[in-house]
Amino acid sequence: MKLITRNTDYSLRALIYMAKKGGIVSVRELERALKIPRAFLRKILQALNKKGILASQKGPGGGFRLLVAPKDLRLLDVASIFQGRVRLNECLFKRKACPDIRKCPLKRELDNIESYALRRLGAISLAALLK
Amino acid sequence: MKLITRNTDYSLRALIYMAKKGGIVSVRELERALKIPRAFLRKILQALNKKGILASQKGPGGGFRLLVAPKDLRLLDVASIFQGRVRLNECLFKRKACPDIRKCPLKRELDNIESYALRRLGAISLAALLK
DNA sequence: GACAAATGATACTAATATAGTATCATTTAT
DNA sequence: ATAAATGATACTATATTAGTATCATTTGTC
Ligand code: FES
Ligand code: FES
Repeated sequence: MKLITRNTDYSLRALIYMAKKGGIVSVRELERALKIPRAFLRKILQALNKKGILASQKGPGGGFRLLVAPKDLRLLDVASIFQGRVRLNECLFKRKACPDIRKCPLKRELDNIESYALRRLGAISLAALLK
Repeated sequence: MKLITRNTDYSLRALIYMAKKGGIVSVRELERALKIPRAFLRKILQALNKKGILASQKGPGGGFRLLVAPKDLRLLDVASIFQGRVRLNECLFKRKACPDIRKCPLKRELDNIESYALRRLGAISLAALLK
């Protein structure tokens, strides 16, 4: 039961590195600095690129560059990319077993926990991780 | 990212059924009532038995019986059986990458979410699920 | 005692999700 | 021209979760 997966984890480390350094950073450099497998990192950064969080530059001297301001990038934004819609439960309505969904105390509780988690993940920005 | 797994889910349904009905209930009966695969249910109930939540009775007319009072059984107790220690993050201290664990805002935040989740899971009892 | 109905124990398989690799195409600075 | 970078995408590996199968043991009933 992990709140954030490795994709998200690696993304954050790369983003932190890029935010601190500024400008264009190649995957090769990130691999050296962060000790993250290059091919995997590439896939991850390409995803961030598609989502508009990074911009890319091909060719020698190329790489990726942070497009958004660190204070505007939320942990939830990153997690959502790799972990789809971040849900902690889908409960049992597909499979009934619960007399009345609206009154179900289990669902209510799990929903509550989920929304708390989402609120917190949505509140922490990349800027906050930079110290 | 699921807060509770199927093991836990099925356990709860079985426990609710047993609490409502009282007395000894066979897996066969539970299978019919809850539409959960029998072999799987058996494995689950045997685990609950080992943990002292249920008692078992062999032979014809046998089955399982709830040993603990519904108000004393927490959702967290059940989840813990199948999901090991319920942790939402182990963060990155194994893999460093973080300058100072004690000050890390990411770890602090994830820990916070986790402890909230555990507190809530620990607060809801089987009795509360019975309506 | 024979038998059938139940659980105990445990090994095995299947499905899914996560993690990671490999390859070829395209762009671009020199 | 070449090499260094990303783009796209298919593939493999590992771990976790879900579920099945089988044989042994206990026990109520006739
Ligand atoms: S158990 Fe999920 S809606 Fe009730
Ligand atoms: S990132 Fe986990 S301790 Fe800092």
